[in-house]
Amino acid sequence: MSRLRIGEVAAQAGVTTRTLRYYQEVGLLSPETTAGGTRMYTENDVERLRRILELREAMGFDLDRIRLILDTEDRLAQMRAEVQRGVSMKRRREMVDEALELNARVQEEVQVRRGLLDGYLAELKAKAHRYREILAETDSAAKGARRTR
Amino acid sequence: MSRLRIGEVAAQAGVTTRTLRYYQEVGLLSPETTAGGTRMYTENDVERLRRILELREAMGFDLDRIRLILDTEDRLAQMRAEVQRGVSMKRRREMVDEALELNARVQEEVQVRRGLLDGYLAELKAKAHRYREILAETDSAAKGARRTR
DNA sequence: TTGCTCCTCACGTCACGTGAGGTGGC
DNA sequence: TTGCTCCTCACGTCACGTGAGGTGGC
Repeated sequence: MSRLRIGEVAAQAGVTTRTLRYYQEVGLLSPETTAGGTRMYTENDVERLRRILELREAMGFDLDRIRLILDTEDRLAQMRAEVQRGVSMKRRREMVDEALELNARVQEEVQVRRGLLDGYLAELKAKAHRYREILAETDSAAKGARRTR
Repeated sequence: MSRLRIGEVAAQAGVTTRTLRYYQEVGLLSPETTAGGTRMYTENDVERLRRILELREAMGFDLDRIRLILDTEDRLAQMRAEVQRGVSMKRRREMVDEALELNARVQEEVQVRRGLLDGYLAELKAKAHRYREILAETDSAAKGARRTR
């Protein structure tokens, strides 16, 4: 029930109001507006934003890709809501299959990214190790061979 | 000794020639050029490009951030080459300390990214699990309670 | 000469950043 | 009325994409 204004949502999410307006412009978010034109965000809007930013920050997807992922899940959720009123079993299987396939593809991409990240982390640690060796050398050279604590 | 032309480097690295020219324009790469104006990339250039792309793809850093990281390490490498001809111990310690500090900050950011990625992966797996449950329901509903294989 | 790759403009695009100038509810 | 937040243009920026039109070595 509690609706938030754009500034509150932006501050909470750590983005600017410009970003929220842009996401609306490209159809990623659809907040309602008051008579005066002020955007009002529901909890659903805020949760959708959280997922958009997760995809953007963790995976670096572009907004078209994010829209595809969210839309696929939205259609599935809508189907589940309508499941009572005759959605054919065949159609239902198709949609879930589609969602599962997209999910599997994205999981693979996440794994690739994890691999890249772990590779880079290993490089960083190797480099830090070498730096500490240089420091040790520098110390012993400065103090002479004896009397190192 | 074997120098590569821009097209060969781009194909090998999986980027366009435009990207390589742009990196030169902003000072991230400095290939030599032949009399005719053709860019020639040494193994060092190619290795530097690999590191640029690693930072970009794994971490999503912008080019200014990437330049800062590469420059810090370049200065350190240059210092090591000059270490014979009187670089003071104090200056040496300062530079290595600086490199170690930057390294530690970047390591922290990598860990944050790993956390984001793992969180998203967990979400994906939970979602896939739910999808498979829906499929199982759909199957048993389609076939009736008995005679499921 | 014909192909292929190279070159330099230079405008286009995506995802916003950043004012300018103005309106609306406590 | 004063503040604060909201609004809509609209131009700027970063990291390239994408032709246009032309040159250079096997």
